[in-house]
Amino acid sequence: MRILLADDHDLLRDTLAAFLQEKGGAYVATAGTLDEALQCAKGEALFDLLILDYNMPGMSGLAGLQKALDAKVAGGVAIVSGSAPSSVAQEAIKNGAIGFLPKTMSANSLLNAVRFMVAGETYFPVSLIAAEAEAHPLSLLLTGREKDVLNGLCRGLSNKEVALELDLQEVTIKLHVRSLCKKMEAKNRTHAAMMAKEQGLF
Amino acid sequence: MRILLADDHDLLRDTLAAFLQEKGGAYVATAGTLDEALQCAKGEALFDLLILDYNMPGMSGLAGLQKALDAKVAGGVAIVSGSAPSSVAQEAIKNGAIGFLPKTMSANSLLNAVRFMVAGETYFPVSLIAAEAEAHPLSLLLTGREKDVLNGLCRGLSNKEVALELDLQEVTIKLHVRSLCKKMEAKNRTHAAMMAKEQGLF
DNA sequence: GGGCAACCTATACCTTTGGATAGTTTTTAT
DNA sequence: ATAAAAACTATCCAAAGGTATAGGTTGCCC
Repeated sequence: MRILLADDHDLLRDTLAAFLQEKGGAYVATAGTLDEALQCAKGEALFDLLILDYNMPGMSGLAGLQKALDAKVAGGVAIVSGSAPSSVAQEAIKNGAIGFLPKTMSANSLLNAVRFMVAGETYFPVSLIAAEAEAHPLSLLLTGREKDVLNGLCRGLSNKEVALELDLQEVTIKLHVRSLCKKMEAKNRTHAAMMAKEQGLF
Repeated sequence: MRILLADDHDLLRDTLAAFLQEKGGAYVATAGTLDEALQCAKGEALFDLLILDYNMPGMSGLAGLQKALDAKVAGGVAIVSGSAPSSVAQEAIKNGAIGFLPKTMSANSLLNAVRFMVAGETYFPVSLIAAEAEAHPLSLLLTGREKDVLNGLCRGLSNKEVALELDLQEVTIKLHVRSLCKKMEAKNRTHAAMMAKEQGLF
């Protein structure tokens, strides 16, 4: 197995690389940024797997994933993240990643997942599928429109601006703000926005 | 060296434990929560060092640190975190921790830091002191009072409530809100609160 | 077709914020 | 000692937000 591991957390990168080498018998190259990873791969033979940290210099969300896929430096690209919501995991798979690795998984599970992916399969953690339902109670609590409005609040927009964006009347936005605040038990728009942010929504 | 490592990220915990064992020749016990760690230490001889993840079930900020210190299960307690602002690191040291380990440090550096702490010294990463200046521009940009007020905004409080809490007049709060919004280039209180949250302040 | 929930609009009223201007006191730095 | 920055208070006005009440449309399930 030839693996290229890119993560800006040196500690995790070093220890994980050592683990994959010793317990997995893999050859592991490492990088601290996306560009460094792509650069490092140039002089090398094709890697079996490229593991990218979702939060890393150069990634800027899933744009970095696309960049890595275009560079064709590995048989497949997997995203690893400790904090990204499951929606990101799904998007990653949709955009061509062959796996998503939450940092909460055990080292042995990860090794198994890596072997699975190197064998040509796509790995998606069951934990995220199960968590999906209750991960963001807000997703279930709020109606579609309310989530649209809440999104606006999270960007600090005024009711008028949200109305313009959604092509609605300002009064309607007020209505939605009120009802979403009630549902979330928030004191006001600011409170609601903070709660949404805390829950990783948007 | 006898080390007790508590982190809910199984992946980091496993790999780091293996690293400290193999490269550092340490005996390492591990736990996934604070309570588990304290429990696990009961049947054991005194540890040289207890490493606690700042974001971990049971920690609830630095309250968990105090709990661990009171339990006297190790010669010293160190906090490890990947995201906590440097203010937390400073508070941790003030509250009795003998070290703060950012997850961005390399595995070898960490091993050195661990040895340093086991030898009875207190470790504080230079990177945080250097980064302090630009890590949270807000910390320098805003005055003390403005940060107090911003804190209130982040909890969704009204000007009146903040005034009550800080024992000031409502007009004064308005003044601070306006000036902090200007400095942060935020459109309004909600926007300012979101920006603060995004930068990990509070 | 009736019932229901989400969604949209409207009117009216009051509260909260935002913004400007002005002045005092305290703290900090040179 | 003096200047500068931070902090607090005050008034005034306009804009935005929060609350209540009422009614209309659409789409869906039974």
